[in-house]
Amino acid sequence: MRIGALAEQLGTTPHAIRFYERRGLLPAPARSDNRYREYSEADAERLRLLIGLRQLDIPLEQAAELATMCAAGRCDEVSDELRGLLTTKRVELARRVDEMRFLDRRMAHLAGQLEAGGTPRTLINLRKEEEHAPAM
Amino acid sequence: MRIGALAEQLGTTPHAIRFYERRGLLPAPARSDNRYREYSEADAERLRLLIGLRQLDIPLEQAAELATMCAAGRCDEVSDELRGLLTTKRVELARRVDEMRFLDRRMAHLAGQLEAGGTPRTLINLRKEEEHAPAM
DNA sequence: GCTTGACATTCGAGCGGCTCTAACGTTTAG
DNA sequence: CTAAACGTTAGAGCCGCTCGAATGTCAAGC
Repeated sequence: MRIGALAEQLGTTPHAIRFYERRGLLPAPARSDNRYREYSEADAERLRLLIGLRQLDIPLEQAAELATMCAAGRCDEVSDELRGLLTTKRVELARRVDEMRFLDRRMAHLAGQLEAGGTPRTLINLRKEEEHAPAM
Repeated sequence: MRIGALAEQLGTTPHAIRFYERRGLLPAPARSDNRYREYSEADAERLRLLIGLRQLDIPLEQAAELATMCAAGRCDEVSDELRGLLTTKRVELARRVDEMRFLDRRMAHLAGQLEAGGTPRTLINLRKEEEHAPAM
């Protein structure tokens, strides 16, 4: 699998993936004769984990460390510090989900105001130029 | 109310608040004789809105624009572009909340492995039958 | 063959949004 | 009166991408 396909599958960009590689978060993948990167399913798996950890706002370096140990089956060697980090981040995540629920209510209110006082009868066209196919 | 108290109330930092002010997102607040910033409830309200919009990942500049119009009661003058932005961001938010739920399962699994002292089970074998949209 | 277009490569610069430091002034509790 | 806790400024630094330029590779169509 090449970088573009991988990026799309994981909802990121080729640039970002190369950036992870440069930073040493991702092992250098195999290359085909044309020097294109060729990603294995294992590579994809690691990147998937990394992205998950990043979504918890775990810094790149520590995400890499965590991913590496666990992939090597050496979870028992993960430092207490890192364990703690994961735990606090998970707690934070839960809090954030709650916050977002609240936020959405406020934004719904705001959006309501916009619609009410807004464009007379011509309702806002939601997908105007933006055409994001979530395929869900 | 001074900057520290405001920051704490809104879960941010004095630095960030001053940064917003420098960038023109926040009007320069009143100053007391000692040149300390004194925030009114209106100031706090605006900042609260701004922070909400930022949590939707709406760029600073556009968040400011939106906040300004709405505060001035000129919601009807908000551009369609901005309306659309708010809407797409709200949709994105909903998606993200779902993603986070899924993410949390994966991270719970990972955390479980860590706690188990490294029982080498395969990473992230969580099925992604995580597709019901629970009410927010 | 040639051309066009989508995809890949490298390197490096640029950017958004904070975050922190330094050097300093003010307020308040003991 | 002193020490801490808070405030002020200007500016540098940082993280995590993001983008651009110059170039290479490959498939499809004329």
